[in-house]
Amino acid sequence: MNTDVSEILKRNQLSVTESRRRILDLFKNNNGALAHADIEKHTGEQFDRVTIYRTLQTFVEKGIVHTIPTADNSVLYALCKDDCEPGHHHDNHIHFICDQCGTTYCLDHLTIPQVSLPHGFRETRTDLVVSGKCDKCA
Amino acid sequence: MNTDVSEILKRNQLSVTESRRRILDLFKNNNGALAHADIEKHTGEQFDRVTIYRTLQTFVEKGIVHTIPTADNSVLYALCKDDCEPGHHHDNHIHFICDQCGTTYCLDHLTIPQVSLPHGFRETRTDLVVSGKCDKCA
DNA sequence: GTAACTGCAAAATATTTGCATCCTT
DNA sequence: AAGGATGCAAATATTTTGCAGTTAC
Repeated sequence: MNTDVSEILKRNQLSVTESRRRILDLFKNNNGALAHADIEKHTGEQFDRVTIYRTLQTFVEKGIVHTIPTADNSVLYALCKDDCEPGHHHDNHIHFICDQCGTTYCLDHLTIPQVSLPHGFRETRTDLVVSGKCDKCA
Repeated sequence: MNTDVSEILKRNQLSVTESRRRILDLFKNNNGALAHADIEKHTGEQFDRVTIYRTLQTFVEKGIVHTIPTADNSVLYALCKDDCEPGHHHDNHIHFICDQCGTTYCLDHLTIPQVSLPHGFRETRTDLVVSGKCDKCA
């Protein structure tokens, strides 16, 4: 599992450091999204706040994780699917955010329907975020 | 036009003050979304930053404007359609954000397709945000 | 006149940057 | 050994809160 995580880092030309392994592990063991604060908490404040910012930013740049736009404009991160590349994300799945427990689900199996835009508009990215109550909270 | 705006405020049990009229006017004359900074700029720094925060918050609570989740997690606000009520928004239209010029369009005529969620999940709000280049920038 | 709204000051949060030190390769 | 990554300090930026003065009704 750690190997797994290290692989991902190496594949992206990133040196394998503890913070990166730990944070990436978190995402792996969490089929959902994490906020900066979640990461701080789950790593037991082991890493500097700044390190987490920089790690997340690096991961986003490399296409390892992506941000999720939320209705309350908090910043969430989630693991990318395999077909993401640096600078080019393909996370066309739907995100579900539970208003009650705050958990964010990546609904990988649901794909975002094609949107027919007005003439002249070119799409590069589409986000579909559903809010409500999840099965545990409903 | 000002009457128009005042009407909306009265209908929502808000006293008609200059800041509220000016800010609501901005939205009326701008079929797009505005960020906090846009409002500051367009009102010529006439109003305190805090007043703008509070005005926007009030508008959101009353269902006059709604926030738009964006891929870069900046905070955007746009006018609600008529069928919005306090605490219950129905802005099921698609938003388009131009990466180039930064303009946000409310594509009112396009409605968000129904999403069939996993068993037990209940939807209360859905946001569909498309990013790319608008017709002017493409 | 009273309740609601605004502006100012300041606190609380969140994010970014510079730099010296430490770790990975 | 060299380059990159981290931690700390501090600079910025963003948002919230308290309170006194002002305005709308």
